[in-house]
Amino acid sequence: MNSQQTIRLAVLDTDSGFVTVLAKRAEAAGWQLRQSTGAVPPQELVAMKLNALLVDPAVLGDEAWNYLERICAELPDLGVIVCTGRSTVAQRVRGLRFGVDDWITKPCHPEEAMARVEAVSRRHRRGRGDAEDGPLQAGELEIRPDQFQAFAAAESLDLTRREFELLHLLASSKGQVLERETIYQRVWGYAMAHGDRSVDVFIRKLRQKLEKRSPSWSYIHTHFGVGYRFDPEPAGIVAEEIRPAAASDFTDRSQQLHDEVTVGS
Amino acid sequence: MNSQQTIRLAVLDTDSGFVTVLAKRAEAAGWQLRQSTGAVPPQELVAMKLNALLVDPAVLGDEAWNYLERICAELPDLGVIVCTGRSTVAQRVRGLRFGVDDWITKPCHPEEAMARVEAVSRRHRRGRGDAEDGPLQAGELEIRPDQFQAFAAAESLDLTRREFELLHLLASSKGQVLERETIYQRVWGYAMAHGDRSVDVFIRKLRQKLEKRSPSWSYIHTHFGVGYRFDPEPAGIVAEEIRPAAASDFTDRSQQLHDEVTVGS
DNA sequence: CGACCTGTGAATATGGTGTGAACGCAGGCA
DNA sequence: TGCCTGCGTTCACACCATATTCACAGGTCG
Repeated sequence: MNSQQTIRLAVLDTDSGFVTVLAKRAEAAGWQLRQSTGAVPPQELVAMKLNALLVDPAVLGDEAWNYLERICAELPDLGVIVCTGRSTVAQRVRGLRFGVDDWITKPCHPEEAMARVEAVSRRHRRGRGDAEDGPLQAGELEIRPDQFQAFAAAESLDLTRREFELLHLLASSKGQVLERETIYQRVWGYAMAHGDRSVDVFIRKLRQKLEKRSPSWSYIHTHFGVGYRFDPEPAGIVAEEIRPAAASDFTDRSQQLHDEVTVGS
Repeated sequence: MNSQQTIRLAVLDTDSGFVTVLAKRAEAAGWQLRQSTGAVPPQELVAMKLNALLVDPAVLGDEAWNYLERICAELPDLGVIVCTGRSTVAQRVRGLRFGVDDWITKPCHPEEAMARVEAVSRRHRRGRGDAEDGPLQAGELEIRPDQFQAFAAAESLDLTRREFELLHLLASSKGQVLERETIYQRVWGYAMAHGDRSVDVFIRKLRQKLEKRSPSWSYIHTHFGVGYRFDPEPAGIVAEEIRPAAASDFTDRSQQLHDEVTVGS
């Protein structure tokens, strides 16, 4: 199994003895380790592409609870392990409830701390990973994760990285409606701010590029009030199949076209 | 989001005091709980569709390590929490390394045990794409939460999000009468204002769309002065059974239909 | 029969989505 | 260094799907 994959861990702690011992062992195990002795803004944590965060709330001061809760809410894919001296059952329960993944009590053996980090990362990885990326085929498209590109008729769509990752995500859940929040979470790596339209904008760019290289297919379908669904469909078919010869039907043509693409959610 | 989904947990322990306390709290929290005082074959665990397994290795005897390792290897989607009296660091590390998700030391507060089970389940669930609940089948209908849609004879009903959620709620309490206030509360997320007719209007829209795609069934029944009940019934039965061949009977057809559907409170 | 509840269609309000363009940031290049 | 370019983000506006409200007709109950 892939449990031996390297782990990227950040440690927020001032207990230099504990940290240096941990660092030594982590290095021996081939982990990537970052250290800090104070709160790190969520954005930076994102940039580090961490698997897990090991934090002693003592270094966070008064804002400890707020900070932890914020991290857990904004970075649901980050494993959070609290490692603290004394704590009450109520505190631990509260933390675990709002998103902390494990809560270790000091003094603790560094080996156990590492094992718990590993357990959290494993559990965490099992979910999103698994879908090892081979090339995907869909309609006229070929999506090649090894190139970060998609092709139609051997021509590249010239996708940017974000565009590619969005397309890749959608295509690997073919037929399933993905909510905007989910999409944002998985592609951008952190929680979507209320009112953010980035997903919509990228969907539009994707549609443009898809249309340009593969005009006779429609790939991305809008589910009003929900999100988007990837499902390659040859164009043209729609008018025949969804609107089967209703003589009395003189509704506006553009309306029909929209129906074919926008599916009430 | 849906972190409050019910958790299905199995407990393998002989400490009846601990287990009964836990059971009480679990029930209060709406969890599904199974208990056993000995090893349970992996196959049965699968059949229980568990989120997590809480186990004291003491009940497993000599085979404890083998059993645990086997469970972790064969059911990687099952959260495994060990809860034991005394243990060495080496034991904990070994367990956590080969797949145990958390290791609690007794005596422990049942609330903390539950919080840890919750944390493990949450982490575990996040991966599987939010673990939507499975498709529902009712009459000619198929209700698919992953698509936010219902289908009859492979044709979409074109439900909007609200319509879908209303139908989903009703269908998942099949046979039960739901009061308007309850419905509103669950679908809209807040309390219904006095005199609000939204539920009625949406029921009508649902009935229309159901009728359109599945005319020979009636699904939603009115309970006067109370609310609505979802119960798929083949139509036509009524005409034959309730109104058996009365030649003189020319009462309005819609009236008959309503009779069949409206049940006095 | 009268009070109240529900069904129904239409009008209106709300809010989600498509779209073009402007902005800001970073990396490449002269 | 300063310009240029590509990319991601944000904004404003138009358009339309959906949600809510309203008025009235019909049905139900005591």
